[in-house]
Amino acid sequence: MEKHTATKLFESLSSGVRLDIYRLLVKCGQDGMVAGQIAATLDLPPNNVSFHLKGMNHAGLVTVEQEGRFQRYRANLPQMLELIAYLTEECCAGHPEQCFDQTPGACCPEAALPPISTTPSES
Amino acid sequence: MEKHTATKLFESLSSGVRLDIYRLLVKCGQDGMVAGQIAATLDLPPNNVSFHLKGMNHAGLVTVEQEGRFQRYRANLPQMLELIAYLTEECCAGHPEQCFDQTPGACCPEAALPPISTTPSES
DNA sequence: TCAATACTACAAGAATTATTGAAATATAGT
DNA sequence: ACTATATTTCAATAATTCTTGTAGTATTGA
Repeated sequence: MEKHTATKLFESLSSGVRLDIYRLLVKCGQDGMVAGQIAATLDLPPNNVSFHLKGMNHAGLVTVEQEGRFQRYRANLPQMLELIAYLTEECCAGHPEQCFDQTPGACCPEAALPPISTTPSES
Repeated sequence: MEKHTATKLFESLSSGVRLDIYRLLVKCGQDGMVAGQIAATLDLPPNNVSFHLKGMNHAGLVTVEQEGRFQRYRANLPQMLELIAYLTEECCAGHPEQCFDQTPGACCPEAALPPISTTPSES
């Protein structure tokens, strides 16, 4: 996953409104919900919900499918799993459990070095 | 986890700079990194990194520990696990695997109902 | 005490984002 | 074709965020 994709996904979840929408869709799983139903459930103006859904869809956080005059939205769960994997893919070479060990250097031997040699000082 | 906590965490990851910082810290696990080392590694102005680290720490995404005149930052992995759990805690009653089933109504029986009865129309 | 280093705090600017209301588009049923 | 419903688009304002430069605080070592 590219960094830009990840930041867009996180940005989509950084608003209370969008987080509510997403969790509602996660709750509904493959059933999804249509836009008006989402707005009614969360007691929000439909145009505001539409605004956020558009952004979430663009980010890849949700998918949309037309059903007549309804737009059915679903949480994009596979994308979320990829996002989580991206977040931890370099974590202890793919074994994030080790990160909870207290052993220094277990995950990142380079970082166990003293925190020096960071000032090139070209003068 | 409260919604506000979750949105703050996601907001912390919605910037390319902060995402880079976090992934770097995840990579280093319990070893962590000191602020200056983070700035040097990512080739960013130290005050900008400090600005973002402060926000990330306030959000609970990272922890900080003083080491003499160094500030050592670490990714708050347990918090991230809680965040992921929060995102999926209502997903199919705690069994998100089911969300990938194509069976309608398996996760959210209520949503399988027709998308009507959303317009109270008080006139 | 003095100087150097590591980091943080503050202020100012541009840039982005959120919310609302009104209008527009598209589908369904008559 | 006409009306009602479902959703989106547009415009405008308010609010927030990002970045940089400068100054300040705290620790280390001579």
